[in-house]
Amino acid sequence: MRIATWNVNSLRARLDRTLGVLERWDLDVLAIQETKCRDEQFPVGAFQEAGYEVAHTGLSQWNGVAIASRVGLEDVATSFPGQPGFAKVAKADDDAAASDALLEVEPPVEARAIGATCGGVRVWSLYVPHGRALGDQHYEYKLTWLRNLRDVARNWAAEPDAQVALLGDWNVIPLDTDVYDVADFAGHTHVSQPERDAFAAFAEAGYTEVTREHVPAEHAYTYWDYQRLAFPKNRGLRIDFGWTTPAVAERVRTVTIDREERKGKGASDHVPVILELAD
DNA sequence: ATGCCGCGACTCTCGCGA
Repeated sequence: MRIATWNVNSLRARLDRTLGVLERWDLDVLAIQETKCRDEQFPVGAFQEAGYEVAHTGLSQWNGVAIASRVGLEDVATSFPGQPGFAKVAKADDDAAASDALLEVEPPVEARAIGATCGGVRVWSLYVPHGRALGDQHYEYKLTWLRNLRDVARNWAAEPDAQVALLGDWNVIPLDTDVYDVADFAGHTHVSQPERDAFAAFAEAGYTEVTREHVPAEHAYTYWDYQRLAFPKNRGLRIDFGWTTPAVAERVRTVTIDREERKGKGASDHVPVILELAD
């Protein structure tokens, strides 16, 4: 079985490239992030014509995650238990906005996680919050989001033979060698110790990050910014990963970062990461 | 060539992203 994860940065703008990736890699399952569309805008028909079932959650032009599968798509969950929501909290000196915020009991849960059972594997497509800036409300949201996911993922891994794969855009740079120049990120998100700790905590929950296990090379990037010729200069980041339970990890034969997909007109800023699993 | 940011929308500018 071949499973991949890819942040497409707008599915509608990259539908042809997405269908091309499915065909080129002969994928059984694709976990998609940043579809940037609502459910009713999702091009379901194009996936069906290609032989895939699809599950999607998208609430607005932001976020949006999906799973496409040709090996079954069962027990779809459009969020994980305990997934926190996000809404900017108004400053105390803004009376009108502050009273509005008080009326909002629970901030809305964003479309950043979808799970489905595909060919016996519980697959999650995850788009971890960016964080925006150290100390920002969004940064605290990011840490809570990761902690809550880790807590529930520990339960999913309780059965010794549980087959769970947490795939996606983690928005964390775990190692200094996962970025072209870590000094450029000093004081910014993605490299802070709390973020790195929150990422590494999945190991304590019984998971293995299989993409590094199979692609241990330094500076093996999965993302290059659109700006400042980042790709031609190979100034990238490694932020797309797959944490799996042992029963999945032992099945992984190869992992490939599809660097070619970043080339040419109309590329996403992320590239697919493909996992080949033994039957 | 891999080339100077791209996408979506309450579009003619802004929010968001890493």
